[in-house]
Amino acid sequence: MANRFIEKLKRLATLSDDDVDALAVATATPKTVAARRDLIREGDRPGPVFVILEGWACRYKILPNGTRQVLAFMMPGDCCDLHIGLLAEMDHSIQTVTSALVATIDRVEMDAILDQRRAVAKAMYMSQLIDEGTMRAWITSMGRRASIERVAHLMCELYLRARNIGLTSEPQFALPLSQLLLADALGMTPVHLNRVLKNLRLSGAMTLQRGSLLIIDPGKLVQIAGFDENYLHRRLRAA
Amino acid sequence: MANRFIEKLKRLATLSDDDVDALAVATATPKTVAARRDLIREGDRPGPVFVILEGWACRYKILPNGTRQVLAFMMPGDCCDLHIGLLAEMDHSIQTVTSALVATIDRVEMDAILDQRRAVAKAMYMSQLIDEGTMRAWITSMGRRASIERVAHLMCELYLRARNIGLTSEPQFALPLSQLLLADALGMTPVHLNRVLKNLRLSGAMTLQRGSLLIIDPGKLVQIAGFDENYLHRRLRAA
DNA sequence: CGCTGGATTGACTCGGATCAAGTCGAGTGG
DNA sequence: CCACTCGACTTGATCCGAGTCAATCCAGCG
Repeated sequence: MANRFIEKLKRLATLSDDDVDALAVATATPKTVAARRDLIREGDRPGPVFVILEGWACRYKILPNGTRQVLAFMMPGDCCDLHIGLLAEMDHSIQTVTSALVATIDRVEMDAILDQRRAVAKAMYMSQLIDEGTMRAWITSMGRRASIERVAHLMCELYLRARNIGLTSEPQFALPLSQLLLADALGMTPVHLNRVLKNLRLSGAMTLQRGSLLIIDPGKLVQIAGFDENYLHRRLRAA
Repeated sequence: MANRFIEKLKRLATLSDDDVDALAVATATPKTVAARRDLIREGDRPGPVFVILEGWACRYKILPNGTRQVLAFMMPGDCCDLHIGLLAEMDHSIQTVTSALVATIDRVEMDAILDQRRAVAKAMYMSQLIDEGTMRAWITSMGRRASIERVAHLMCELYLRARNIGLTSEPQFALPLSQLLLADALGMTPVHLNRVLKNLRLSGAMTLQRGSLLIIDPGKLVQIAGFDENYLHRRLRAA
């Protein structure tokens, strides 16, 4: 199977064969990690950059009162901050959601790649900018969108991201996220999320069942969400 | 007056005299911008990197229904994304809050600095990582903190950031943010924010009046907020 | 087959939004 | 110097979306 990280970067910049080779070498020895394993925890000293090649992961924080906030979902091809090694300690944790194939790129190798391979560096920086845009979209959702809008918005985002990387081309795709996890990402209770999902099902926009998202009426879902995909930056800047 | 951008970067990495000179040249011709002026709008093609030398600004998004979500506050020394020029269009807007002194660094010059001045690049990347950590803290606040906790948390953050850059050393400092602006940042209504501020005043933790934040009982404020400053990454990584 | 963890539903409560009046303070101009 | 205005702040009354608590329900599985 193709390396999803490389595929993703190729979509963001024109990479030479050498660039691709270098990336292939850097991610040549990924490890399989079981579901629900922390890759790194808040407070840990950052180590290598993590790259998710297969499976799902999430960033999260635990609050003093024990509640959890999921900060981002990582799907195949996603990686964590490039310069993470500059910081003294992590301000959040990263955990696998499903079992996953995870490559690591140590700091020295990462710096060398960013230094010597301009096209790769460009693609990686774009990827990071898109992740930041996604965080801003999440802040906006949490702050100003009603719960049904928030849920619809996240589903639009996940669907588009999955489609971008070729995880699906159907209106249906595998979304192995429990309602509990989604609730922690959306800042609501699992009970309420369940009711919202029911509403979305009844409205004929989408259904999320048994780990599979089926978008029935894309127009309606987008309209409910007030979704504008510009923050995913799929249109690239002309050269 | 010292250049607050340079001062900030010096706190994040050891800069040579040459580095400082280069930064001074890059920010040598700042412009004064009146309060409430957009520096750039969502949908615009990104231009140069903005650096706030004096005054306050904010990032924000406007939703389809007309409401506004403030995404971040920028204070003296802060700048926007280094690689912003890679994207085709902005996913948010940036506006001055007060009248401000704003320098711009064009893309070519920025790339040259990042390329040739490793220490400066390091400091800038750290600064960007801290901004990302701040976004994650905001997501966490919006998702999982009650309104009084959220307000207290933001006040802790702004106070610490202001203190970091020497805007204040007193428990009191100038915070020229209207309740309306703060409400848009905190994802609540101005009416409710007003009541929360009253509660905080009555509880003896802090008062925010006439553009000035006075922290009366720091311990109590931190306790209300459940504030953990680790995300501001003030402890730097040992070399 | 019973166990277990997620999903679902109902009843009730409450935090924060909404709607609607003021109040206060800094300018502005007569 | 005072009336006028305008924007920001404050307060009260009421409503509703989402949380809480507590039962099930259900599918996968040892």
